[in-house]
Amino acid sequence: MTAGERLGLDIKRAEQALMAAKSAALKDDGLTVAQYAALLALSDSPGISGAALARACLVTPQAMAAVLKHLEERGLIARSAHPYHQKMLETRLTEAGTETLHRADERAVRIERRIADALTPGERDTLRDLLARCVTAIRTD
Amino acid sequence: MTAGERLGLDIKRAEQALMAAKSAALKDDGLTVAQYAALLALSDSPGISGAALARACLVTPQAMAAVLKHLEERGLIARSAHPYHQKMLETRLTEAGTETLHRADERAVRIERRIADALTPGERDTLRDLLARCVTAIRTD
DNA sequence: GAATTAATATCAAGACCTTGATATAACTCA
DNA sequence: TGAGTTATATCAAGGTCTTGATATTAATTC
Repeated sequence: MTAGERLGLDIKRAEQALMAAKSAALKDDGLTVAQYAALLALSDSPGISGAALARACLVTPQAMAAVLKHLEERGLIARSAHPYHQKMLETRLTEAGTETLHRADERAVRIERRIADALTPGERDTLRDLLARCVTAIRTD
Repeated sequence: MTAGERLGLDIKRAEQALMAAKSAALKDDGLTVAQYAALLALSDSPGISGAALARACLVTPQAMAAVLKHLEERGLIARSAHPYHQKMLETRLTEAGTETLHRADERAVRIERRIADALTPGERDTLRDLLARCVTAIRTD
């Protein structure tokens, strides 16, 4: 199988370009891509647990714990014990976190906008469909 | 911009599925995806420098240096001074490295095969084209 | 020939991700 | 009620990647 036939390389290249662009865009706000993703998920689900947040961001709970530690140190999130589940920690955006997220999201959306504008609506649907079928194929043993 | 409109998430999801599958496939050979990628590039360009290898794998020279350190410790590659350029280190696969790469590549190709088989030839071309246009759009400031 | 520029290698610090292991709390069900 | 399962949080180790900084060598330019 030649390198040219391996679609994995094309997927990886696209993802790397995306990460590089987002990293650069978020740097001014002092956020990493992982931190931005966590803040974005938190704004959608206030009070979510660390484990659930990890699932939403497709990483392990341990990886998310490290991200949350940094965000808490910077005062962008606040964690408090769940009223009933003593083991659970509820996480919420602080005011500073909400503001930082809005600023960061503006920059991040510009990149998504560039992608969306480069494709027609039909092409966007096609790309999404093809990628979804790739994921299914990859996960099929 | 809603989450559903952001194609970046679809690209990221596909890349994550790919990395997870490849990591699992390579684990039996004791290789990480980064190590496999380095060995594969080395088999294409014997004697290449660390910096050039880093460019081929789309990572920084420092990241590649760490990967090469591990591969050298395991005896899968050998590094030697370039005859003219004293600063350069030529890197080559050892016999063990070649064997390990062949075993690993067999497993990795199975995943690429699954992706290719899930799409028609026309769809593969379409996907590659759409991803390439995304990369161009992402990099356009 | 001398100074500048480019390329290579490497040290260091910071962030993220993984797997593996552990402890505790909550839920389930027999 | 009590045992087993599930969910959560967290510690630890290994690997990768980044940026920033430094030293040395090669190539270029004047």
